[in-house]
Amino acid sequence: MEKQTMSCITCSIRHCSILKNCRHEFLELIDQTKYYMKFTKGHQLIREGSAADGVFVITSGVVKTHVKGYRKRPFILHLATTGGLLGYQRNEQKKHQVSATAAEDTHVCFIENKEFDLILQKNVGVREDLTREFNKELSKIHMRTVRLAQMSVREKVADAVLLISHAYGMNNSTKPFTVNLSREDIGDLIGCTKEQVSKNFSDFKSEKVITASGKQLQIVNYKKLKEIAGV
Amino acid sequence: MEKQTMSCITCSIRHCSILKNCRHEFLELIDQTKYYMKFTKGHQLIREGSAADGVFVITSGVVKTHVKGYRKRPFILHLATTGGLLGYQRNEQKKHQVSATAAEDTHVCFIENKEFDLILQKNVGVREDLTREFNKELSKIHMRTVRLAQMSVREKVADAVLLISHAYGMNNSTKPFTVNLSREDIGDLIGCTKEQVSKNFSDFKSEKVITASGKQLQIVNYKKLKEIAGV
DNA sequence: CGGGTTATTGAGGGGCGTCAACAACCGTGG
DNA sequence: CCACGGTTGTTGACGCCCCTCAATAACCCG
Repeated sequence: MEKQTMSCITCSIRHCSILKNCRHEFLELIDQTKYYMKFTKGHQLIREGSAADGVFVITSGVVKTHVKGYRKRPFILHLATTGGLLGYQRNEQKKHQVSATAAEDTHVCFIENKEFDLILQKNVGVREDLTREFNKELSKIHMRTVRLAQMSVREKVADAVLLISHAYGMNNSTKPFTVNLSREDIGDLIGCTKEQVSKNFSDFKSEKVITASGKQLQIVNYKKLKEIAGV
Repeated sequence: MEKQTMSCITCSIRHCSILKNCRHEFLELIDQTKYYMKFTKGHQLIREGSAADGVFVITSGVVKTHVKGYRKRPFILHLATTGGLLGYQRNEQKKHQVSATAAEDTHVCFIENKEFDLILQKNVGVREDLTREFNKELSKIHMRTVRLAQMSVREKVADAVLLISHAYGMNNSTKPFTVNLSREDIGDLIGCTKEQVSKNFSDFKSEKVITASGKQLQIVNYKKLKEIAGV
């Protein structure tokens, strides 16, 4: 954990983060008080049930947000990435509701509650953006819920591959990319077993939709993959 | 659709609605501008994709919120009830994201955007409550997502029965109550077929957990039902 | 190189979706 | 009042999907 040297004002992700409409003077406040932190993959940023002292803004990397699910089995709710806000979802006792773990090496800025609350109070724009953000997130999780409830495992695996490719910034690129998610992680993303993920990956390979070996994943045929996922 | 005669200030649900922290002067504004409406069961209050002109506060009844899901199959996201807010979830184009249909005869107050936005702007308390509300809703849908993704159909049916009994205000009461939801609706609540709902109801009956005939539903053994649902 | 984790593949069986037949219930009109 | 057609609920047969378990292979780290 170290103080950030770079300024918020010149930060490359400023315009895709929750602070895009933050007034200049408050960005300077954050500059002075924030912590710039690095988490190597596998490290947990947030633990479900712990006290929420502030929020994280992801400047680079991929973070999986997850909860202890049914019969203690983990479930991955979301893959957050550059510009994403973590740790704002809390219960009445100001405890985190959702865990967050770095899926890739990740850089974040940590803003303490005191400053973040002040900004929300004094910046209508940021507040509105946050509400919009909640609205969007609600819609997304709704759609995800429906898909999880209604689709077959094959369809869900295809969906997960698309979700992952999106989180890893491959917009429809057919280039191979490295994913540090185990088959079990992918299963926990859709509520199925690691074996089913493996089997469906094999199927997709023989159908020439993807190639995959080890951590390398490549989507060869987006059109077909989307067809399988019913998108 | 008719003007409300009763005042917001003396409204019985005022303290359990989103307006519990609304300042007096603004309640009077709503009083003058709101519409009091009645919807008989089966009638649709909100249609997914339509323009969002305002919000609804449920004063009595039960409303199912639903979306067109995977391959056009409906999915019921939530059973909203007295005090609930409907229609605030919108996309960038101010279109409703979620449909709402009365599951029972329902009374609502309709507040137009202009007034509701003004209240949000001028009442810190209401704004904070709304954020809290979003937070809570997000948590709830997260938990629901996990359960839908990880549980078996038997478990999900048990869960649905508990969800319904909660929506119908039976807190752990073993009295019979009338539910105007078809078996198919219940299936759409958890993403399974009506036949599976029927079969599991039969199982629960022979296990002496519930009794059900027609629209009448009765939870005989909450403890066992909760065990089945893994709560 | 070896031990531990992770991935792949197969066998087996049960859960659940599909289809179909039938029963029960409903509002309508004779 | 019954008759009736339409909707909804119940139950069973059937077959596939997917979970579980297990064996083997591939990978990764010291």
